[in-house]
Amino acid sequence: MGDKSVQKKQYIIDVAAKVFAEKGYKNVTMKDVVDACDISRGGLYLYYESTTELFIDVMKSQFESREDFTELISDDATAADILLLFLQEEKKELFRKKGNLNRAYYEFYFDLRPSKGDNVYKKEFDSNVKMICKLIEIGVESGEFVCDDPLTAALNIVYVLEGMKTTALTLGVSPDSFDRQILYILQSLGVDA
Amino acid sequence: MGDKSVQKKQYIIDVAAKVFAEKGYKNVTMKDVVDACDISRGGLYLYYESTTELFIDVMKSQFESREDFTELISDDATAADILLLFLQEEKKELFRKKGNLNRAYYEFYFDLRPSKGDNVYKKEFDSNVKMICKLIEIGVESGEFVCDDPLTAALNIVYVLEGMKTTALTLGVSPDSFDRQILYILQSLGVDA
Amino acid sequence: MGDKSVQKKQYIIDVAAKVFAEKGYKNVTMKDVVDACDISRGGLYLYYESTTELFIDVMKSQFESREDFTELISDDATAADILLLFLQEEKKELFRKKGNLNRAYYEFYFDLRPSKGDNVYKKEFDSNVKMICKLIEIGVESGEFVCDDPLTAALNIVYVLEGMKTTALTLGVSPDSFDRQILYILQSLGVDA
Amino acid sequence: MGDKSVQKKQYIIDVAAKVFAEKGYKNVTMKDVVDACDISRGGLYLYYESTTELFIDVMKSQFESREDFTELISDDATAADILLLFLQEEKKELFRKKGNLNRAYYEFYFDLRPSKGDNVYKKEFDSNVKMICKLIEIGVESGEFVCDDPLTAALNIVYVLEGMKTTALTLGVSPDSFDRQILYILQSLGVDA
DNA sequence: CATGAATGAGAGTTCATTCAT
DNA sequence: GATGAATGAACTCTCATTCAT
Repeated sequence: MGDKSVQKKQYIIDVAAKVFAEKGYKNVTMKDVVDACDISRGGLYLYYESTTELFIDVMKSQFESREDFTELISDDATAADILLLFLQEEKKELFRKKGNLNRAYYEFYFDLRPSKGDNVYKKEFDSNVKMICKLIEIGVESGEFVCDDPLTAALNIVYVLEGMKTTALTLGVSPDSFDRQILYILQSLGVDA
Repeated sequence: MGDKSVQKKQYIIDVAAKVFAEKGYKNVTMKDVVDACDISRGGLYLYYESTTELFIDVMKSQFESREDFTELISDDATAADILLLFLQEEKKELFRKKGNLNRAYYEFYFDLRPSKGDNVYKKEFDSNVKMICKLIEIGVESGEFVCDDPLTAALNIVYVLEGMKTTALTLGVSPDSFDRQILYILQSLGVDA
Repeated sequence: MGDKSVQKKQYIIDVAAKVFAEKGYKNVTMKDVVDACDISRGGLYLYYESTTELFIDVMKSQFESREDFTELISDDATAADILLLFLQEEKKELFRKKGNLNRAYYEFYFDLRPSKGDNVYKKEFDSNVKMICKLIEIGVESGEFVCDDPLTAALNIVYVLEGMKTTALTLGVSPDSFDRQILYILQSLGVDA
Repeated sequence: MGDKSVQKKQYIIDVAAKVFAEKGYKNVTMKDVVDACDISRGGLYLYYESTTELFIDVMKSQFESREDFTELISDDATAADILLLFLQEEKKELFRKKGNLNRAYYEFYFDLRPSKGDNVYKKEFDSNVKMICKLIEIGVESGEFVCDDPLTAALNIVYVLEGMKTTALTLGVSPDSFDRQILYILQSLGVDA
């Protein structure tokens, strides 16, 4: 597959991302993608056999562009600062215009749990947990945080975020409510806010 | 619609619940239900026009059979006891054999957010928040719990539960992990555990 | 079939007439009639096996109530007077509120041409032709009309009426236009108008 | 849609015309057309969404091939000659083997009266009226015809033709009877025949 | 007689997928 | 590589018609 093909593949991925953001995973047909990309039916099949295959590449493309918060750990910023930064980043993602891919992610993994090889979502999840866990450990050491079980606390934070993500998709969540949860999380770690 | 029809309707609801538990919401076709119920194509349409309509009744039927924990509040049980009971009930629900309807719930509300009249899921969600909030207030009063903002704390608990539900559907959650979250929640409320 | 049944049958015919007037013949299903009559599905089948059978009775019922213009021929009225009366009656029928059954008649006979025994429409058609023919003959004799071939003239009048009926159903016909045709018809018969 | 598709579309139109001629408009299903064309179920939907859409194209195709009688007006032919020619053309059309599309036209417009944009039938109707009207005016000027109100006379002729068309579909009309009407029409215009 | 639940045939429609060009 | 016409499987939905009560 030459350079031109790589470019076309990326083009398809980018357009498909918008389609999935708008309609979720299960509602998207190959036809939808064909129409959105303005290519031929057969043309899409040269690159992707199914929406599943295509969505996996969309996810990879998305997660590649995520910031690594571990790198921000330094003398300039406290653990609490970075945690706050991370949570605010998540907030921004959740409320960003034009929809995010959350719905599509959920629908995809609901369908596919006994999963194909590389579970991108799991990587992201685990890496977040690990990163937060590390932050908490650092915070505990520096006296910012109080926490017996950093791993459970980290998981707790990730679960809260997951919970807000899904609730945002079903019943709706307000930015204020999100802020109050951030505060509550920090307080639970012993931060005076 | 006579008595017999009411029975048949309930029969359909019960069979459909199993189908939805197994396949989620979006994957279920009227034909699936027809086959599972062993009735005729047209027969199902006498009772339900669409899987949407049918699923709404399945949800109603499910939520009707839920226990009301508010009623358990009494002199015999402390707030912490009841909260623990509630959380363990949720755990049981999450890990129950043959699958629960969680996946179907999510898929349904992802599709339908700007929702029709009576949002059963919202009712359940709100009633849980309210109940937990009340428990926390009682616990604070009795000195069991320490909490500035019971409503946010209650929401936090519900979000954690939601997060574990969805994660159970995507990446999996172990009973042990669930238990550790219960502990963490109680600790965050100032309970020595 | 007892008195009660006869009444019920007539009730069905009357209600069905309205349904056919509204929707034509081909668009009406047994279900439509059942719904309009507010009787049971099986109930209707006790009286009628099909919309065809039912429509035949509706037609009979309609034509029974038509006036016989031949009877009006007398010393009091000239042939031209009676012909005018007849044409005005047809006009009234065509423009009557709530729709007439014309559309249904056409759709019915289009479907059924190689016809079942008793063709009610043919009877009506022929009887009109005969009646008009007779009127013209009388008019010719009395000097009111000039006409070589009364039968062809009578047929011509009936065709014009048919043409206006169908055109009313497709493109629309105005009452004024109908009036001008009446005039033209009379002029063609040599009447100064 | 390439050249090949245009050919196929025309093929479908031609086959469908036969089907509509045979069964009328309301009795034709997409499946009937599919079977007659010997293409796949989905194949037809590539070109037409419904029998309605298809029938509209069939009509357009039919009317495109109609002769324009106005062009025949010249020194060589008298108005009466051309009118006669037109009426005989109509006769040929009515009695042509394998059925014409009249029944389908009527059924179509009965269903659709408050009509979509371009009413092909109305165009044909109006153009016929206009053409005949012009012929009569020319005939009156040349002394062939006697007529006070050419427009009404033209409409009269068109109504008679419509009447015979529908009657042909319901009760039947003989060629002789048609001829007698032609004569009557010409006599009404003052032609000695 | 009357009811209305139940059946099943059949039409409509959409898409994943293939394949000749 | 790329196109887009074509296929056929699968689903939705509606009714005429039957039949136990």
